[in-house]
Amino acid sequence: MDLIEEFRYLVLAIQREGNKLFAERLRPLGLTPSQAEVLRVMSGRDSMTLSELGGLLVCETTSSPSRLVDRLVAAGLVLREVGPSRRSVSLSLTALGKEIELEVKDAEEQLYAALAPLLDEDQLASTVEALRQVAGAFPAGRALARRKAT
Amino acid sequence: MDLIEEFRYLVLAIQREGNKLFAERLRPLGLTPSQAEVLRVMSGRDSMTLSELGGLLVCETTSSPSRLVDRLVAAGLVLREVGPSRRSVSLSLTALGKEIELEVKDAEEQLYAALAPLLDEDQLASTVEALRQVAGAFPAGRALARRKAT
DNA sequence: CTCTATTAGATGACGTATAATCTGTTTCGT
DNA sequence: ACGAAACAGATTATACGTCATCTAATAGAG
Repeated sequence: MDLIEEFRYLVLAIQREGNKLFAERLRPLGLTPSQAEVLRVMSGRDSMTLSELGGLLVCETTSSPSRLVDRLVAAGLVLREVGPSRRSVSLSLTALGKEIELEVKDAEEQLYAALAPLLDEDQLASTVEALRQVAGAFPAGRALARRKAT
Repeated sequence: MDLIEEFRYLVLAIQREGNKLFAERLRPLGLTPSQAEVLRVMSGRDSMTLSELGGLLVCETTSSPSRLVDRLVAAGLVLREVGPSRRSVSLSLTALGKEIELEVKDAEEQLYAALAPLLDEDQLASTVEALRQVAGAFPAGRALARRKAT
């Protein structure tokens, strides 16, 4: 098996298993990992449009994340209002949304605490560096860079 | 942003974008990346049960991949027969399935050729080593190890 | 041999991912 | 001001992934 083929499958395996671990920790909150990403991205910003949000998400990279947001609105975590220009939408976290976001942050930290022992610091640093190089070639990677910038 | 948090999102971004690239190349074949993985795993084995197949897949880690296989059967790429013990299923590639598998292999190689320039050899080797360590802690990673063994 | 526990696989339900198409708004060239 | 193109978002359709539950078959304990 080719090294780069193995790379691809390792990335897939780690993504899946990490997601599963995270989903378990989120279950008590009634949230999925994608929904959690939305809350985390929205925290600390007072309002944004659907396409701004889309530009910062790594999950759901196509078009606008309408449906993802729909469920958060239905759950009372996000407020959706017509924006200044009537064709755009203004999204913000509700009070409940802000509370839950803190618990999401907590669940994330638990996940990271579970993953951290698997790599020593040097390995992690050089691996992240390499992955950044790969991701930088693609839109989703740039979404991540945008997120770090703000 | 934490290094390990960035690690998680990089893995997600790379998985998504790699999948998208692969999906584009598979579209002319009428296959999805998951279906392609099934064909690749089945090639070179004359027959296997659903749960054996499940144990070698990195996508679809839960239960048995009945539905994934359903579509391949419907497309005439996989033959599904009742196995020796009537409750088990024997799966094998049809002649058409074997042909298409070759084209899948080709599409994969094109994908790898597109990804290869993004990392130099040393980086790739040490990154794969690190990812192996992480994946080894989980079932999906072990599926991969099983696959390399055979 | 019988009954129970395990097992292989199928199925229903839910929420993503993704592409494609549609609708209504704004913007801009003329 | 008018009409076309660009744009924000919604919607439809298909195929995953995941969990939970169901059915039927086999293996084992007694």
